[in-house]
Amino acid sequence: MPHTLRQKIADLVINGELKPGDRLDEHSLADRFGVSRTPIREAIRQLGASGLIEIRPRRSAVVRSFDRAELSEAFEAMGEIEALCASLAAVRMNEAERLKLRALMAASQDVSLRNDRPAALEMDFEFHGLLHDGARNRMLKTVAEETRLRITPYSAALFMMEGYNADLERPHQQHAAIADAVLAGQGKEAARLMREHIAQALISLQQFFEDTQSRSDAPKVKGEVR
Amino acid sequence: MPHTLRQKIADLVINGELKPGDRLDEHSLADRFGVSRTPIREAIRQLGASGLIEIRPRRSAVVRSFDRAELSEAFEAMGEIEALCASLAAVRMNEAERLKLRALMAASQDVSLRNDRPAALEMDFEFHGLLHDGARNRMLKTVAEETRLRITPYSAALFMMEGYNADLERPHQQHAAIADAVLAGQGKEAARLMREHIAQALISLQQFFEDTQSRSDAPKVKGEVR
DNA sequence: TAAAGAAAAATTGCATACAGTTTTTATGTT
DNA sequence: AACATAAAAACTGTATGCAATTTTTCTTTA
Repeated sequence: MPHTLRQKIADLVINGELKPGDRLDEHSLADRFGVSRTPIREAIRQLGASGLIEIRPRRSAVVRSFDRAELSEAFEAMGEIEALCASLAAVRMNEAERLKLRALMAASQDVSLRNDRPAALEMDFEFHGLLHDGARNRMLKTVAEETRLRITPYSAALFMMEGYNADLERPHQQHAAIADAVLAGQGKEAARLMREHIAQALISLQQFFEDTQSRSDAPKVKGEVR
Repeated sequence: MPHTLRQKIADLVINGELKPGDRLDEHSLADRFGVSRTPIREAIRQLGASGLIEIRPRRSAVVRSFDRAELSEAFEAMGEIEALCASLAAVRMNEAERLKLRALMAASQDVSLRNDRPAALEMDFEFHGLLHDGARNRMLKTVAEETRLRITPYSAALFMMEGYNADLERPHQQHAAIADAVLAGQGKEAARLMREHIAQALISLQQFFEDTQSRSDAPKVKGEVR
């Protein structure tokens, strides 16, 4: 998989080097990746269309930021989309995929006990990816992944911030319950648990931002949550 | 609303001048819109990211085409997304929006009786747009509109082809039933009717393609349905 | 010291040019 | 006439340059 320029720039956002509100300077990016501004601009436009960054005429593109209301709307939408994936996956996943899911849950338990946050983030990604594939619907998979991509900076924060989401146990248990329902072919129940899981994630995130923002010393990092 | 280049090119697809599988020649488009290739390329990349067209390295971009399976997956996904919009709109629309919906349904009945297909296509667009707004969720609205955009060439065909979807009465009646449920605040029922409505649309579309493709004289227009 | 305005620097938007591929047309062979 | 091959044309990918706009810095004034 030869990392495209588009992916390289997206990675800057995904790994947190660029945060919501940060500007994307075409010249710096061009220097950094050893190309001219032309392909950089094309990549930025693509990321703009996928909603990861915001394009403003005549002004630098910035990493997209969500205010409180938008964040809660995004999570509501994502909750429903992921719930749909889960309910379809419960009925449509094949044996190989079910085996993979079981293996992932075992590995994930291990990781959550060791409190390995980067690994947990990775497994969260894989867990949802398995359900996106298991739903056997390419359009739905595209939609689900785009939605996740858009809120990437926020969901990553959720996993990485020590103290919030104090241990990784609860999200892991939620995943485990969802996996059980999926493997048992109980679509309705899987969907219900998924909605709950995503709703919980939003609450943790809101909690986190409330705490970090109310500290008046914090220099109100631009773009965090407006 | 100063039509952007991106919108101008999208319009070529939406109004049917460019069909699925057709190539987008950068030079011709540049000449046509009186600009250089640079902004054309940027617009094409954006449309590629939104999924209306397909970008192939070193080869011309083409209007995206769906095979049978992809089309049915797209409609399944769209059905669920639209159903979600409808069920939320039933609970969240305000009085002004409900009035607009009632007005639209009256106008739509008129149009369907006169068998005015272009107008019916327009009203279909507005009907779903009202529900997207009524759901009070910007992320969901974005997702719903992107999904609709992707299958635009196919849903437009559905409305325009005489003989198929023989009269406009049935889709109008379906819209009316959905609107009634929404206005009565019955989200579950609105969702159910919406799913049915979209499923019907897929069936009509498949019917249409089956008939047009089985005629062996038809030169197998590239990109229609593979 | 703070605010307002002007000058300088930085940055985006777009046209153009050219190298490298792909596509089309022309040519030759069985 | 059909197929394979070669030459020509067309097209995409990217670098570069310049005009227009935005952002930053510097200067002036209250």
